[in-house]
Amino acid sequence: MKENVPDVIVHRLPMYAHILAALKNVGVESIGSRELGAMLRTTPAQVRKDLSYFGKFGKQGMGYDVARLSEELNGVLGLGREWSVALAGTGRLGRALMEHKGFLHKKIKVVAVFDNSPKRIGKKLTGLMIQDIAELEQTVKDKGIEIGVVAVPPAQAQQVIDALVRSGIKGILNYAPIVARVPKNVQLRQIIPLHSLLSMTYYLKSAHPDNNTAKIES
Amino acid sequence: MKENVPDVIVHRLPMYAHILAALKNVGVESIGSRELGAMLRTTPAQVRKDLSYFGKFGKQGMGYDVARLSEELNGVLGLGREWSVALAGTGRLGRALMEHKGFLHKKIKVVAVFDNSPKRIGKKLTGLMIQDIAELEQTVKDKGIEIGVVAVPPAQAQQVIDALVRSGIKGILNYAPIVARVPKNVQLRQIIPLHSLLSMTYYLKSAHPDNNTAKIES
DNA sequence: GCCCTATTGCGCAAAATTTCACAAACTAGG
DNA sequence: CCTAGTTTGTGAAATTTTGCGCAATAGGGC
Repeated sequence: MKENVPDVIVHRLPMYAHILAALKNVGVESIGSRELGAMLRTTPAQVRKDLSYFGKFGKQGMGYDVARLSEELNGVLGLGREWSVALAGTGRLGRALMEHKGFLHKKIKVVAVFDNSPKRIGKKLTGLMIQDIAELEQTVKDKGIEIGVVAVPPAQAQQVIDALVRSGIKGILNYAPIVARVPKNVQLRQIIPLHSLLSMTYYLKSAHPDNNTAKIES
Repeated sequence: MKENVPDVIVHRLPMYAHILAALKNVGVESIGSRELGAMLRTTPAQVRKDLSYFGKFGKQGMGYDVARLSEELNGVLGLGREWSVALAGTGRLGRALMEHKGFLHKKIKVVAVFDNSPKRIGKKLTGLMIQDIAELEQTVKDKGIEIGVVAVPPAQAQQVIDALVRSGIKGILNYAPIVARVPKNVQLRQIIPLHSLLSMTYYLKSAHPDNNTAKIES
């Protein structure tokens, strides 16, 4: 509904959509901002404020219709249509991604995979023929692929990203631990688990040993 | 050296440390907040403010000594000592993690791996014997392991996380796309690449050639 | 030793984000 | 139809985070 939705909110949307899809699957029909907030470890106020950027989905006294809200959010996230993806790199990581269910989504289809190793080119990976990475630029253009996933070694990552950019890609999900350069009009997301680990050790370093009563908070 | 460092800043630290290590490796001796900011896609002011939380590392007129700052940040991040890690799940994802260089770090060692599949238990993975996941709790306690990495299917993830928590783990890196429950005194980090993709499609859906900003995240 | 230039560290202002709190709106029950 | 009991959507306040601007200070040239 509103324009200029803050980035923080956009980054929270997939979580909302995710939870709502799960609730829908288990047959929950309606949910309030309080319960939704509890599931997402946030406050009811934030849930309502976040959702209000995109419309008025709730009913006073009743909460939100799960199926409806799930649909709406999918729409907001661009899942009203399919997105085609190119994967660069079919090493351990690339293969794990292709075969990992959590990575896939009905609306997000990997339609081409590339590698530079002669050992792998020509082989098949989950039904797709692995192409020479030299063909990446042309194939992405020809097929109108909009998203690139980079799972190549760090040393080659920027080069592959440059090729994707030249081919007119709109978004890149990069698993290589480098600070990639892309033009302003290309969306970039970095996946660097090591950074998550290090932000943990920061806190663990100085955490005083609580009496570790292994209690689950509610 | 201030207390109560905001979380946002802690989450940016690994990026600083990462870049500085890279600069040190290629022999750069000194760097200014402007250049460092440019590399990290942020402003000189933010670089200086961020670093100032932990001490006065720069010299007016000269910038920062790369080797010194790199060391200091490593210390801040808790890399002054080793951390031992337990991996749960040795499917595609778990094996990819173990064999993926980017995931490893001199100071972060995986010392035990677990799975529930009889096919895998007893086999070796990068030199470690895969143990029955039933032994997880005891082994983590015995070895004093502080960090757990969860790479099991979503349906089993919470259960494994509960076991880790009972064993007194301090931090969990979770790859399963669920909203995990942990006590407040356990650090939790979620790695859900699909969410990064969906926050991309949000912007791509309505992409004006101009209104997008590249985002860096970890 | 002193001046000139560059760049930090930091107080303060601005902007962004979260939280509060309440009128409006909806259902259920009689 | 009316009342009681909820819960939303949203201005406004509070808090957090970012950015500005400049005094302070380090090094180099002379």
